[in-house]
Parts: sequence; structure tokens; C-alpha cells
Amino acid sequence: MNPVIDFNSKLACKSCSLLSLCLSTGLNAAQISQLERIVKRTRLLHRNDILFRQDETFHSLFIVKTGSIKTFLPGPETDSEQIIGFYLPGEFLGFDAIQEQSYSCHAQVLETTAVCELPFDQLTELSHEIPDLQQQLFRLLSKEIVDESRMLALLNRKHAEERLAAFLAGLSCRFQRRGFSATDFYLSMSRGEISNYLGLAVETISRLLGRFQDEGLIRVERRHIQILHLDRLHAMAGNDTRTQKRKQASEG
Amino acid sequence: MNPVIDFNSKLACKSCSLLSLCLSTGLNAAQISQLERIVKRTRLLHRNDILFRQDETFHSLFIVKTGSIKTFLPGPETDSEQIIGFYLPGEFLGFDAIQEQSYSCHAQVLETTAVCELPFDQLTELSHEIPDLQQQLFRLLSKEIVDESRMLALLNRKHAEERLAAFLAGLSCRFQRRGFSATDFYLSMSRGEISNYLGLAVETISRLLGRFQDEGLIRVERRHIQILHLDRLHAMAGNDTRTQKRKQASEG
DNA sequence: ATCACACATTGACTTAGGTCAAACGGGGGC
DNA sequence: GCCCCCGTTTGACCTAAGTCAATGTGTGAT
Repeated sequence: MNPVIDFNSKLACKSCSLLSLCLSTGLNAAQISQLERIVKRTRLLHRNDILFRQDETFHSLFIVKTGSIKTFLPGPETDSEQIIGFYLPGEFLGFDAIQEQSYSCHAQVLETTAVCELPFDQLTELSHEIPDLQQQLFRLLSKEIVDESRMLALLNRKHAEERLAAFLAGLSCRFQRRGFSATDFYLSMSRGEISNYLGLAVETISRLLGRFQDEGLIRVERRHIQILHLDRLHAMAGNDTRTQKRKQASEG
Repeated sequence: MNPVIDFNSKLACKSCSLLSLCLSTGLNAAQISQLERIVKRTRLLHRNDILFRQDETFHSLFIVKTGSIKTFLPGPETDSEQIIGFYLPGEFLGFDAIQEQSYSCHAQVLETTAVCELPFDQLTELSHEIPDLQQQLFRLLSKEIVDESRMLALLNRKHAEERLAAFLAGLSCRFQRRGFSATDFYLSMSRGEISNYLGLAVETISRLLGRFQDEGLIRVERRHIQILHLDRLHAMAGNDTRTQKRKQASEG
């Protein structure tokens, strides 16, 4: 289920398709190698490991190389935590920590996961020399803002069915963009985590997945999801074609 | 209700307490005057004027000097718009536009409002010379991310009562920080706009405001709000004292 | 291989808040 | 000054989704 990775040697960033995907649009080879020099050793983490904690001093951004991570705000009870986001290969974490110089949430690993660590002060220093890097960082922060405001709209205006459809459609897009199948993937999060993230009850997720399957929209077996009608799923998520195109263009 | 402002002359930024509050923490006088030079003429807008539209090409960030602005994602129907945020004096708009170089939402003025315009390319250029400026910009973006994730948690985990309490408590904090009263202010948005923002029905807002008043928590008459028990309001919003302190510290 | 436990499903019932409808009231336009 | 219209309030009713409870099921530990 998880690809086998060579963890013995430090992976050079140029062999890591992710960094170029994420950061270096517009950077030349020399600039990329400058960037490589500041990347700290790849870290390998296992299910339930904590990458960072709320209030911990901020030093670094992280990029998911393989695996997946959830971020959440803790609540008074264990089950009153609020999941803020799921992070898949090629995605950045830690932007929330810049403001107060400490992380605003916990980040916990959902499955065996490799991350790159980017010390932020070195990154900003370097971005003085490389204007495009600064620009790219601003873009990544900005994307996070846009994504979260779309999520606000989802939670405020959409019913359970549309939320789950949007969630699955979103995962599909993100997997596809990293070269995985858009229609056949494994969820790294439990039903409970999905329901928490979407502001629904576990039972609702369970019933909806069942219904989606009955309707021939998807095939679901435990955490294995196959999307049979991606177009219908997008329609159900309330993405008109125009929105979809715009999103795909921007995410590409 | 609105202070009288001298709109005949361009307001120098140093006379504008806002810029120093918002941007220039840690900037010296020379740097501030560099910054001043790139600020475009203050613009004066009136109720319902559009500051920018979704998909419009991005050139500038804006700061609210006086008045207030809402941002929203348009929906297919007029009433299916989703309000993303309200912006008060001293607050920045436009960060969402960096990613795609076009605004992700509409920004509309709620009352007579003055804004400063900061051309973004000049701002980033300047921030190569002034590291602290770059840092400050990153912080502002980051704050937006944290605020939005708190809002996600609010919408997902809180009931109507807690949402409205949090909304009022939040306004109170923001007014106070700009030197206005924390317990006596006017809402620049309608009940409908509040309900839209909080993901509730107008009727629910109306009923809750009535109930809060009956309970002696607030005095409300049309858009005039007086908070009689700020502590109880914060408690109702689910802000434990610790969270409150941390928030105040960070927002100061 | 077996057990135990956490995750997942399914059904029955409850409820917070939405929807619909009707009445009210204040401020801007004439 | 009067009227109209939009925003607001209030009441009656409805429904989507939550809660509670019971039952299944795959996985990892022993």
C-alpha cells in the first residue's frame, strides 16, 4: 500500500520531484541547489507520531514527501479536537506558525511518513537573494488562505452529501496532481477523522459512503476508494465546470 | 457615527496610526518613509461600492483606514453568496489574490470607508531591501491563516449561541485594539450578513440577540451594541482565559 | 489461531436550527 | 409629512443530521 522508499541516504532534492513541484516553479538549477543546501535531513515518522505541537517554538516549515499528516486544534476533551487539514505528498505545513513564532496547532502523522524540514530563517534569508523564492513563498501562504476560505464556504453552505462529495473530489485532485490515480486510492484517515474535519457525525459519513456506493458513484471497501463517476462526484460537490477548470489550472 | 476625516490632502502615513500599527512594527523612521512613498492615494468609498471583484487582476493590497468592508464568494443566486470576512480599521485585504494574481472573492464596502492601496510588486521589491518588512508581511499572511482555521473550528464545533457570542467578542477585541470602545459599538453589517457569515439563519440571529438581551448580557438596539458582561460573553464563546490571553497578546 | 479492541455500520429516536409566513418599524425619497 | 421598502422580529412547523444503542468486522498482539 505504501511505496518502498530508500531511507538510508539523504534524498537529494533534485531527485525529489516534490520540491520542484512545490517551490521551485521559476527557479533555475543553481537556485534549486542553494535551496537544497538548507533542507535538513529527511525525517521518517510513523503512525501517531507528532511532527510538532501547538505552542512549540517555530523553526521550520515541513513538506510531506510521502505519507500523510493531519493538523488539529486540541479541545478540552480528547474527542473535542478539531481537525484543520490533511496534508498529502508535496504539501507544506507550518505556515500558521510564522505569526506568533509558535505552531497554532498539533501535527500528527497518519501513516508512515517522510518529511523535509526547511528552517524558516534560512529560507527567508535565501529569499532575499532569490526574489522568485520570496514570491513563491507568498504564493504558498496565499493558497492556504484561499483553500481555507473555500472550506469555510463548504461548511457554511453545503449539506452533508455535498461536503463528503467535495472532500472525495478534493482528494482525487490532489492525488492526481502528484501522479497518483485520481479514481483509485486509499484513505489514510479514519471515518472519525473525516467526520471531524467535515463537521459531521461518524454515522453520517458511514451512511453517506454506503449511499454513494449504492448509487454506483463509488466503490468503497474500508479505506480503499474507487471513484466510478468523477464527473458526477464533482457535480454533487457543487463544483460547476468553470470552478473546476479554474481550480485545476491553479493547482497544476 | 463616522469620524470626520480630511480627505482633501493625501494623508501622510506617519499621521495614520494604522500603518504603524499594522505593518511597521520594528521598522525605523527611514524605512517607514520609504514605505509611505509607495502608498497610493487614499481612496474614499461609499456603502455598496466594490473595492475589488473576484477574478480581477491583482495589483494591490488594501488597508482599511476607517469604515468597514466585507469579502464574499459569489454564489449562483444573489443570496447564495458566502461572506468570508469583515475588515475593520487597520486590517489588510487582498492576501488571497497573491496566489493566482487575481482576487479570489469580491470586496464590498459596508459604510463610508477610506482605504490605503499598497501596490504589491513595489511592496515585495521594497521588502528585499528591508528584511523586517518581508517578515512582517509573512506574519500578516500567517495571521490570516490562523484566524481562518479558528473560524473553521467555530463553524464545525460550536452551536449558534457560541458562534454569535464569539462573533461579538471578536468584534469587541478588534475595536478595542484600534482604540474604540470594547463594549459599545455599532455593527456595520446587517443581521443577514452576520447570519451568512456564521452559517445560521437570519431568524436565529434575531432570536439570539433578543435572548442575549433578555439575559442581561448585552443591550441591543438596531445596530447599536452595548456589551454589559464581556467576561460572560467570552465564556459563552468558549474562550477559556488562557486562549483569551494568548489571543490578546498576539493581536496587540 | 485466538482474542480483544478499535473502527465501522445500521437502526430508532431526538433536537437544534432552518423554513415559511405574517406583522412590524425606521429611514430615505418624494 | 407621508409612504414605501427593506431589514427585522416573532410564531408555528419541519427536517437534516446528531445522538444513543446495539451489532458487525478486520488487525495486531500474544
